[in-house]
Amino acid sequence: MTKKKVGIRDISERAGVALSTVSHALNGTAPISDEVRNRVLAIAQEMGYLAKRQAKGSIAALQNVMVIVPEGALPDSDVNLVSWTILSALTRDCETRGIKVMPFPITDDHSPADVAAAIVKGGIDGIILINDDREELLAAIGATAVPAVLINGEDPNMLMDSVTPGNRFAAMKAAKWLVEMGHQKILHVTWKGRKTVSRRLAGFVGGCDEMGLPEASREVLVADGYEPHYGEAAVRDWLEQHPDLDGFTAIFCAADNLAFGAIKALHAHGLRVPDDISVMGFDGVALGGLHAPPLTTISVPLDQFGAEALRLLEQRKIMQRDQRAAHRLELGCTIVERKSVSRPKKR
Amino acid sequence: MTKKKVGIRDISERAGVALSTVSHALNGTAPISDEVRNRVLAIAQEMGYLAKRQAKGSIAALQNVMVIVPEGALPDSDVNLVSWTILSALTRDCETRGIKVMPFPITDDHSPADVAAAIVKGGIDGIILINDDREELLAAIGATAVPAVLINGEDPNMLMDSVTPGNRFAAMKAAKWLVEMGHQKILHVTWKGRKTVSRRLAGFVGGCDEMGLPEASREVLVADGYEPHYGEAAVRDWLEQHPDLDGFTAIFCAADNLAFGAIKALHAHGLRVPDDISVMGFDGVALGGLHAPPLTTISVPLDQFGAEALRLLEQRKIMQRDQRAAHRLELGCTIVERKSVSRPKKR
DNA sequence: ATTTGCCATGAAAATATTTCCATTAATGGG
DNA sequence: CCCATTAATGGAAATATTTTCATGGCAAAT
Repeated sequence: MTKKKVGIRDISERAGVALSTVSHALNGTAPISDEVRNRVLAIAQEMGYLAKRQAKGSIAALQNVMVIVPEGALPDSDVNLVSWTILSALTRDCETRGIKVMPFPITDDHSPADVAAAIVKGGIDGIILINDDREELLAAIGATAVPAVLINGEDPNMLMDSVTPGNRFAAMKAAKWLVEMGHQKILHVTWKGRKTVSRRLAGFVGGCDEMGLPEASREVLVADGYEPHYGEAAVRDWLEQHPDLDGFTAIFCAADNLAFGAIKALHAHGLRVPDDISVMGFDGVALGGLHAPPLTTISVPLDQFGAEALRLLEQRKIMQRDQRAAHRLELGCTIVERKSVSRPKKR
Repeated sequence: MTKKKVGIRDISERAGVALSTVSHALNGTAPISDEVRNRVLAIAQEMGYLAKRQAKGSIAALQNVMVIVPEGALPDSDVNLVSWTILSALTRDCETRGIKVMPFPITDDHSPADVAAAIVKGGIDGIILINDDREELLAAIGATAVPAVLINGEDPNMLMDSVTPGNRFAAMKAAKWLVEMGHQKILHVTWKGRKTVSRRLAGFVGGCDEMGLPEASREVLVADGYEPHYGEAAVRDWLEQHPDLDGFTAIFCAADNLAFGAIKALHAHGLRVPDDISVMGFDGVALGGLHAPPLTTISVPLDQFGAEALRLLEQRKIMQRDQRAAHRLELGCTIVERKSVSRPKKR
């Protein structure tokens, strides 16, 4: 732990002004010339003093947070990279801030009431729910009156705060980008079951519409789940119907996992990616860069989710319950260009 | 100004513990019994110490913010209550925090370039954009590299942070609520032009679907604008087609203003609200309570938008630009039951 | 040229907060 | 039953930050 504690004094030295001047500049308690203020502010930010201040603002209102994750997402399972990525960043954040994490891996045979009971019993003062937004569960947790945040899920009743990727806009951006790149017929591979994924579908459709792509030029393929083999199976079946691709030049998958499966199916069919057809993913999970070919995808800032969730939890703790509207935060995603998407070849 | 400055000392006295104990409890720097910590925390929060801490964290990183508002929304115009409400809360927040506000009423003949020029020239360190999300404008502002937040608008490219009502979910909730109340045929009055309003439409449709309301049992009426007289005109026309309401028992308007107009048209047609037909609004503008009948509506926490926007601005100032994903914040809305909606009368 | 007054800054005093022990009480192993 | 250990807390020293007030410079007014 590099715990060099920066203080207002360090800044004053570095900026060549008096201690009090820095204080004045920072708090606006005296007229300070723009020149000096900017210098001080810049240095303060550079030295991380502003961030430290910010951090100190959030006192240890949080002692124990319970993290509820669907069982498959735990580190020892390799299936769900997304949950895993979120979770590991979250635990890191909690550690640095001295917050105790009580994991609660949830299985299908836990009734929401069980969860609620565990919460009340455990001296928990915050709940973070990852990737599980079944309505009864949300209702049960909402009823406990313990501050809670839902990560990567949808709570239509806005009973609690939530943090999700900007699914709709990101998918929209991807669709538009593919069209701009020259793709005229696009297949979207998705699956049913998560509400958040339907937002990606909505974005895809919206983006196509906005670019004037006729309905005949897009197709939505629904896989039976989000694991790679479902994507593989779905695309394999699709290829049987469209052995010559029928003009489709790009596949946009609603998850990296599906994209991996899709590519496998394409390869098995003797097609090259991206030369014969482009494939784009969604999630930006670490593995994508190591894949062959490296996967072009939408990168979701998964590592920021935990921190934002903690912030929301704190805020809610500081404000008394009903003075604060439910917050639903969407984080922007960016396109990561790697090698699995190219302009369509002229035929 | 009641400037009773609460400190850690006041808390210690009130809690009957030592100064240092409070510090330990707050910072987690020593093991403190749950009993004491909770007491301290509760008192700290009650006395507003936590909030003060929080507030101090956000130093005067912001000096001058430019607030860009479409011209019609300025206080001297009485048309757009929503913008006005947001704006007045925002200026109040800025005042208490000693932030200088530079209003920039924007008209149609301002090119985005003009705005950008004004920003660069003015020594502005933050921009708040209210109710105006034209793409060129967003692009121009994004290019200035000055932190900016969009209030009550949509930025599909996520170039900047934004704060909006949870339009989709709120409208969905309203639709479901109306159906649960017994309404079987619902008319939705909206208008085109603002992207955010289409979210309300999407929510309405989604909510109806979820409740199993067949498509024939809902109708969407598009007015030519959001001012009351447009709503009035639209409903008047509609009433000509459906002089006996054809079984419609509720009108859900995408804005309070439209609802006011709708009610006027209904009254003119000799119908009573809510006895003959229920009317629901959206916005929760202050006037609604004084209307005859008092308008049942969806209350948007308009007064919180400004504060959230300022927070986002600060955060962005503290973090260097690209380490932080774009934040899109939706605030939850609540149904305010007044007198313009009732269960449909049996006929 | 002198005065007035204000702006920007710094020195030092006043406050606020954290940190470093010391103390006490409870716990448990021998 | 004693001693070692640890959890909780307080007292006081050490730090950090804010506030008060003095001062030099500079520009406008006299």
